[in-house]
Amino acid sequence: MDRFVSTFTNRLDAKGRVSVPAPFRAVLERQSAAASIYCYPALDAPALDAGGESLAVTIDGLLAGLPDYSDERDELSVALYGDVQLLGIDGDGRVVLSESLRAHAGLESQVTFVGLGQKFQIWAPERFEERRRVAREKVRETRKLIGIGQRSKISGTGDAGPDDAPSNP
Amino acid sequence: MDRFVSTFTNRLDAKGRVSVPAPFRAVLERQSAAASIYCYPALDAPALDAGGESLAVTIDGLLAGLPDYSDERDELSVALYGDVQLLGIDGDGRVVLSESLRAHAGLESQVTFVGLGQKFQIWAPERFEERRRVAREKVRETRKLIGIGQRSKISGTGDAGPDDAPSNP
DNA sequence: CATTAACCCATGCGATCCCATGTCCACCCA
DNA sequence: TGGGTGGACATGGGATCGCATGGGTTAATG
Repeated sequence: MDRFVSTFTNRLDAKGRVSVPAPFRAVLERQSAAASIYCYPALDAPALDAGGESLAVTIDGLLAGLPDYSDERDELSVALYGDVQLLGIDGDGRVVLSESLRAHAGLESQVTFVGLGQKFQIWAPERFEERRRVAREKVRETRKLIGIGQRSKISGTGDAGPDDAPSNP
Repeated sequence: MDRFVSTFTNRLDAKGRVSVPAPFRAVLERQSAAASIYCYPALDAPALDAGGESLAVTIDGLLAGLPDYSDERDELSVALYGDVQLLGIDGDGRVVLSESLRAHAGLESQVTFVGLGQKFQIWAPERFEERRRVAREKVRETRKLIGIGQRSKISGTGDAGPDDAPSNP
């Protein structure tokens, strides 16, 4: 599939290296032979946004909508491209997260990769857990509006089961 | 007949593997040659929602309506893509259910596949039985209300009467 | 010369593949 | 009609491969 799906938690070693989940790597490689990752601090969350070629293209597309040499375009360019780092994937499928990136996301010994379709995010596991809770709650609220989950009107057993911890699938 | 229908109960082995019912497999294969299952914890039931390519397309469609880089989109993405796991079907028609998925649905030694048309669900047999029992009862109750005229429990004792009470905690 | 980044190798665990067994059902043939 | 036979499917176990991870060695950098 050409989308980033699912979440994976990997270990960040003493050198600042972390393995990119193999399924994500596969997606990246399909986008471009020289698989590398465009990575930048998320604008409004303690996390990192990341993606491959297609993400860069999307950003280009956003900017293309604005007139050349406009203030908006300049600002947006800086906001989107200014902090981007191009991370190279080594022979073992790992990347090095720079100090500044680690700081923004508050990464310690473990990092969680979260698939978001066209891009993915990198979180500290604890922080992501909170984020996930909020996101799920929001979906429960909006679900009726968009009509996914077509839950029968007959309520289930009522128990929602134990909420899973952030870990590898 | 590209629909998931009927229910099947199969065994979950020590490795976390379970055979996908052959009829379901057939539907999946018709949707995409590389038959794999998109699976995620149901939002309000101790069960797993699952489907094939067409389910993924549905998700894409939902997100396509939202602008790039909007908060709504990010939130939905997390809940929809982040929780989804892509299960590969092996040569023998089996999938591996990860620990987190098993936990959410409370799966032990057996799992029940429940066809729901476009998608299907995976339940622990006892829990599904319970859900089905409640469903039947609700229907019966509704019939009574319609047929006899409301036999309300708003009466003084607050007791539900001779009928066995729904075991919903 | 010290420090950091890129490369290579080793290892253990889990996932994936492959084969073997058992069971049920449809079909065939005497 | 009844016994035999083959196929589809579920299931169990062993073998193998890939992936994540840790450590060490060499090449760039200031």
